[in-house]
Amino acid sequence: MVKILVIDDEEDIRELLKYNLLKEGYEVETAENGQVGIQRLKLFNPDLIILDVMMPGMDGIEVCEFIRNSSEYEKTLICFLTARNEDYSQIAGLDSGADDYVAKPVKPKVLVSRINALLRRKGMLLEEEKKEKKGLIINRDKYLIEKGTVEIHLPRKEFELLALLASRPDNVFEREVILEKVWGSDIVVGDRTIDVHIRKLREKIGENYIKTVKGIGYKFIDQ
Amino acid sequence: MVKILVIDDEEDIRELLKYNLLKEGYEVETAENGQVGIQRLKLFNPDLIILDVMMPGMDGIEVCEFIRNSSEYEKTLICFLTARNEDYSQIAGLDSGADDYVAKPVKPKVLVSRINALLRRKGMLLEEEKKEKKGLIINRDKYLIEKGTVEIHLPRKEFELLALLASRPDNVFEREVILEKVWGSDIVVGDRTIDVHIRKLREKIGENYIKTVKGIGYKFIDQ
DNA sequence: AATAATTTTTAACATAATTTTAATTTTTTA
DNA sequence: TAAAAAATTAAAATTATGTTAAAAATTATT
Repeated sequence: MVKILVIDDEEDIRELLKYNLLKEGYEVETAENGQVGIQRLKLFNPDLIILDVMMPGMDGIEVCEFIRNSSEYEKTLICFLTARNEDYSQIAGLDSGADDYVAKPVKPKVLVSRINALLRRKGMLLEEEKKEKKGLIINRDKYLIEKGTVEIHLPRKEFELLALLASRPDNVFEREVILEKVWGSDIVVGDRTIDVHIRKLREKIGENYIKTVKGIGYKFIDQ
Repeated sequence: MVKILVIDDEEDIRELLKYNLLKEGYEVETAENGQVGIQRLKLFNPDLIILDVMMPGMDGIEVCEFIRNSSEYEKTLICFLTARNEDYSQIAGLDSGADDYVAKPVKPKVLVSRINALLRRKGMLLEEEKKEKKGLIINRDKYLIEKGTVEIHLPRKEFELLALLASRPDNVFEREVILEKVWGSDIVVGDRTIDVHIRKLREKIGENYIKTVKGIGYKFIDQ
């Protein structure tokens, strides 16, 4: 779950952003000023901070500097909220620290899509999409194996061997049958050839998918 | 690609800015005075002009006025370089025409981040990113390939081959299928013909679009 | 129709990836 | 615990594709 901390002194804005970000599926915390923001930061450890530049007391720039000077928040992204008529010399100064900024007044849609884009750019959204799937999918169109979100490319013999075994999970395929179906009835190969292919498959897809049935052959176990 | 024209009479400044803007990924042209600047403008058609205010001959203000008075450069952004002690009444006067200004002496980092901010504000960076990152478009009407803003003309066999592969991105097309669909079921061509066409395609559209699936065929990967 | 330009194909060789073998070790089972 | 089956490893053999230049076939131009 991607975590976002919103620091802004205006309650309306905090609530508006929180509502929209929650709806988008993010985990959201808010803080009403810089000091509180830094406290929350330590506990919440967000992936991204949306930070108002102009706040009474400790302003956004100071908060940003604090974050950028502490090594443990190196990867934390910062997105500024700037008033449209903000002093440019200030904005320029920020550039060292901020990853993006959005002009006020914020339109929720704009902000959310900017946040999405920023996270995507920094490779943080992918983890979200990685919904665990244990089983393998043999995708013959793309000629690869999908293991969760990972795509595993296999050379032809390995692919065909796995495709055969996986065509009937739990079913034992005798060595003879494997030879005939994958290599062809006429082609003669040595005794250890299948073993070597099985080894390579196990290396690539994981050790637990193919089980040896000694004296008979192999079977594919769907996890 | 965002295009920036730098107009300044000092060569050092032109080179400094050019170097830093190129590094940032912009396309940069320079001009050493107002007259040349206006010439370059017509050919280069930049998205943004960085314009020194004080120049011998036609000064920045005159250039700006010229640009703002010609409708075809309506969308061209202008960023002034002003001496820190410049007469403010003048600067104020400029405001009608300029989109931003930066005080001399310019720190490259500051300028670049100001330029970035300006372009982002005007919605020019996003569009660029979109264009850059998009894949190829197979335009059958014009019978050419659009790669961003570049149009790539391909001879028939190459075009048809690419069109076939790109019709189902990520999908492997077997050599046999390619032969049948692109060459026709009856025509017989040698073994290396497909490879040669693939080579030419990769040369023209880039090396990363077509992936070999050894033993099977080829697939098109949308970037 | 002749010539030029372009496109397509072939052919020869290089390179890289896949597949197989062979030698050795480990595991299983009777 | 001995025999058989399978695992493992690296290297050899094989095969598919890459690459290049040039020849052949098209297509366009004069």
